[in-house]
Amino acid sequence: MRADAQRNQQRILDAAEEVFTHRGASASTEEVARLAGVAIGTLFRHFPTKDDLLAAILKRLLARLAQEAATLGGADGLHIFFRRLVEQAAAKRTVVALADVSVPAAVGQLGEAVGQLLGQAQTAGTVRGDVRQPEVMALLVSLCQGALHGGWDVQLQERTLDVVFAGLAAQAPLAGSLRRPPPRPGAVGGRP
Amino acid sequence: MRADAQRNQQRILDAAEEVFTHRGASASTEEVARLAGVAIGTLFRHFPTKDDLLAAILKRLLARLAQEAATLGGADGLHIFFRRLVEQAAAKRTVVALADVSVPAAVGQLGEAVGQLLGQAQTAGTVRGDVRQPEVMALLVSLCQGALHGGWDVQLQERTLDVVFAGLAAQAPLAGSLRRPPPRPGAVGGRP
Amino acid sequence: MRADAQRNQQRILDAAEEVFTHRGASASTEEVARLAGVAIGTLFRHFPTKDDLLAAILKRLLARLAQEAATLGGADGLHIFFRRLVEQAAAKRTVVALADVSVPAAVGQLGEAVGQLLGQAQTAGTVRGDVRQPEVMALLVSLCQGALHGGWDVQLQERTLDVVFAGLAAQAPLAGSLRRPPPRPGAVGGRP
Amino acid sequence: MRADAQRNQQRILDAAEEVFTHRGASASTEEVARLAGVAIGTLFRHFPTKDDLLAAILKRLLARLAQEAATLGGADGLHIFFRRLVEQAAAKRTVVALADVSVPAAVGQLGEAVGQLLGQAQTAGTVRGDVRQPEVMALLVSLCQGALHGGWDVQLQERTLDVVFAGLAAQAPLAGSLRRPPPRPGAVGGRP
DNA sequence: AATGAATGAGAGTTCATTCAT
DNA sequence: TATGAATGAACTCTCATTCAT
Repeated sequence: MRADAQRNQQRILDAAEEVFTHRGASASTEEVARLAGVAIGTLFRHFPTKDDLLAAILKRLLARLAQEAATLGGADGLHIFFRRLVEQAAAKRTVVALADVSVPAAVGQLGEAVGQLLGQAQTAGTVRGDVRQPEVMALLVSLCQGALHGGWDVQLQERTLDVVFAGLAAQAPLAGSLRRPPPRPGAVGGRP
Repeated sequence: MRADAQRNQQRILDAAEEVFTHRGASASTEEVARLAGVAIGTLFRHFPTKDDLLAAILKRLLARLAQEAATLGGADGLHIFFRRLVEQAAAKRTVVALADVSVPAAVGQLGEAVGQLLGQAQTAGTVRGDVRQPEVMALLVSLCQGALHGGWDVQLQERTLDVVFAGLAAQAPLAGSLRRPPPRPGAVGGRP
Repeated sequence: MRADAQRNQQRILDAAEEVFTHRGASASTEEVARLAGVAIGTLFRHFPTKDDLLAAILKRLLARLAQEAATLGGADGLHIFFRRLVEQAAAKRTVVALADVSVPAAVGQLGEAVGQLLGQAQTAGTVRGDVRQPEVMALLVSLCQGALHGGWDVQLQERTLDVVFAGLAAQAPLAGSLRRPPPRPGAVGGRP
Repeated sequence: MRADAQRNQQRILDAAEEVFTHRGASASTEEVARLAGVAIGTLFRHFPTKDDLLAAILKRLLARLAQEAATLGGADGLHIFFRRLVEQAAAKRTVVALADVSVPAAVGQLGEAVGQLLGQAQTAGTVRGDVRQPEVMALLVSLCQGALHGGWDVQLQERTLDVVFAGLAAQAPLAGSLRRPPPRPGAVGGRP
């Protein structure tokens, strides 16, 4: 019966992703069970808590993303990954709505993959050397959230990504002059 | 008794901001009433629906931000505004969590204020001329969302903002080469 | 200020009749106050309880009916009164929905008027002599209730009244043969 | 567990009939649940809406009556049925109070059964031939309503029924002379 | 192991009634 | 006396979770 159980687990996860993606995290567990074709009791046997279910689905999603990131590489891998994620953000409302249900391990996994991409981009010269992984992750998450809540059209998405990419690529060292109580900057990121 | 009513209205709004900020939009109306020190009926007399309350609080917040933006200006007004907002993002979970309750008018107001700041920054040369207001708003919202959900520390926040600021300031024209199916890396952000 | 008070009382009663007639007895007092153009406090000053208001409106209505009955008379007065009442039953949902809020005095008043009509009809020979007032009232109330809840059309109303009128007029003495566990009657109300 | 569910369903219906019969349709769902000995959630699992519950109980009641009618017959079946119904009217406030929740199918069922009884009575000669089913139903409903709201004693009930029975049996053709605009109106029940 | 009926706290909302102004 | 804001119990309904079958 191990096979049955495993299959159910998968069906539940798939159903949960579908439901929470479209109806948001406040959708009912019962609807998930219905879509998965299992009884509510079965669902709770596999995931004792709704949060557990949310965490599981988030974890799986992040793992998938990490894996996807791993298949990319080269000078523009990071850029491609960014764009793909942002494009899917709305569809994957989950990533976003469930951010609270932190799953550090899974996030770490994705972080590593992104770190790899970052390294390669820097080696290739498409991203400046003093950018570090945490801020890249921060930007990634931010843009996904923004895309989700903002309902961007393609145009806006491109223009927004362009600004971020430009920031990642700019030759000048990252500004320090602008920080805190604004003194009197000439050009931000100006001098070579 | 008009005075009492007005005072209660304020207390309810304050309480709502407090509660929804900390517990999210799914916090209960009764908790708001309790914190405001009014009976539940009073709350519903002022805001016949929970959504009405959410909309009211969001509207007030956006108006406040727009006003704040209006007091800024000059070369770095936009940057300052960005930083302030992001700093408050966690505290102002509301702006974020309630994006659905759309209050177009209020949003438009903020957009205008940001447009002003953008114009001034461009005139001063701290932001490149081909950046437009929509993407600036998109970045603003994204970073707030990210800051909120990501729990950034000060360091990370600064580094993330720096990247965005650099993107807004970069002299090179916004990339076109990287858009869409990435063909030929080589020139991200232009000069080698 | 006695004049004001009296005028308010009238306006409230009128509004109440209007509202309860159309929305049923479960309509809100506040709506009555709104239609009457007075504050809710004023309404409750005049009628300390919703039931008091319902009783007042019922009493007024019954008095009005009694008065009208008094203007009728002759061989067909009772029949006319019956028909009029039933015709209006739906419109005067009040009489019906509020029957619980018994106002014995007012009912007595109407009862007397109906008794008068009955007497005249019997004298004229349009209603048989052994019919008494209580059953006439019972029939009157029943038909009003039925008309209200049943949503009769004109045709059905006429046919139903016809049966009752025939019963009131039948030459034969009121059956006794049919009462209780049915024995084996030949004709009901048959033999003279 | 299908058995349990079914038993609960029955208990809920029984409790609902009891409660709504005594307290009217505005009685609370929770009281029904309490009397049924189930949790409120169980009640709503079986009847997702209060109206659903009301409809179910009404339907069951009407079905029961139709069935009862079907066991009767002969010359006096209709009369017996009338009397029984009126006797139970007070106990069956439900039939009455819930008329709004219309369950056309169930009503139709009862109508048919009454039609059968009517036919038999006419064949037997205890009811005149030109009476039709709709007015019989109308009288039935009216008398139930009247009995319910009027709180008739046995005597009054008998005398009232006698009048109606006489009307159903009278040899004379149904009046036509009395119909329509009886000369002198005045507006009965209209506000002055 | 799976089922799905039962649970019951809690949510949003209404409304008769009170009371400070 | 009139006003209308405030009150708070009560109501219908939802849903995460438990548990008998």
